[in-house]
Amino acid sequence: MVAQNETEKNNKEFSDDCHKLLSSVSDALYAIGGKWKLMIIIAMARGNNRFTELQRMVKGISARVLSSELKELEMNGFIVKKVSVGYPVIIEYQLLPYSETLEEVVGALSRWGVQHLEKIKNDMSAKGTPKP
Amino acid sequence: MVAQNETEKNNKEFSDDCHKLLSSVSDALYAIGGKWKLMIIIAMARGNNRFTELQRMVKGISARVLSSELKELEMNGFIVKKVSVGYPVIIEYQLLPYSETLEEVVGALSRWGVQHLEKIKNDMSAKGTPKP
DNA sequence: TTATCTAATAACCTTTAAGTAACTACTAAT
DNA sequence: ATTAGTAGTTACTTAAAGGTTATTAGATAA
Repeated sequence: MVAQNETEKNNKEFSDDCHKLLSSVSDALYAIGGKWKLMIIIAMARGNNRFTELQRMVKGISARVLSSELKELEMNGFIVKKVSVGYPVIIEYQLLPYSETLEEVVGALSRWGVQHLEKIKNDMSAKGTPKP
Repeated sequence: MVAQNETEKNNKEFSDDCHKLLSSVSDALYAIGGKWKLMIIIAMARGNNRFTELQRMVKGISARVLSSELKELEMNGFIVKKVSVGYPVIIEYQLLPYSETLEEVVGALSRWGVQHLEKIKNDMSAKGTPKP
């Protein structure tokens, strides 16, 4: 009975742990999930601060989507829009310090992406090479 | 002129770098992006191996979506489906070693998720407290 | 016997994400 | 005067993701 109770207690703790992990990952995905947000932040961290630069760097994004993603990123405190009222009017987006907190996530994702591409290549050449 | 060329060269290298980073992150998001894939892998890593267990643990997922995500995860080499033909028939999904390569990504995302929730709470209490 | 559990699948529907194309308004160059 | 670039917005459309309900088929419990 004691052993059984211990087991149940451990199971419960284990599943509480799991719930916590799941909800924190889900929170993260809610804020930075989707196809474009991280990509835009990456491009901005590499010095692309203007609308057209971003559109050129982030391949496949349309003006409409870029515009709405920039708005969301601004609302969530990752970037600011700066309008220099001089002449000509220059509109720049700038990363706020908060976006630096994403470095670890971006690093992990890009390392995994590189290794995943390698794996896929290997899988394909293994399958694509018929035995002699 | 030399200085100008140097600058251009540096810019080009910088933007090549950026393209590499963007494409590796995009590869990663293609494989493990979306609302559910990481969540299912997390739940399985914590000992949830059966369909109904997963449905209970991963809150909000429907049977239809769970079923199709499991198929995709199997196709991409993250999990296997094991059918024990005995009695009663028990169907279990198991993580393959490849899914362990995601540990760093999951860790980074969950840490970021935790700190992001904290930040949102702080932001809200700062706004929600009118000055006396 | 009726109801419930497991592990799905199919048909159908809604929501969200994203793409396309056209347009504005201003500047700058040809 | 025309063309092109910048920074978008609006309206329309399509594609992808996800939800709901019903059904299967065997087992188990009340």
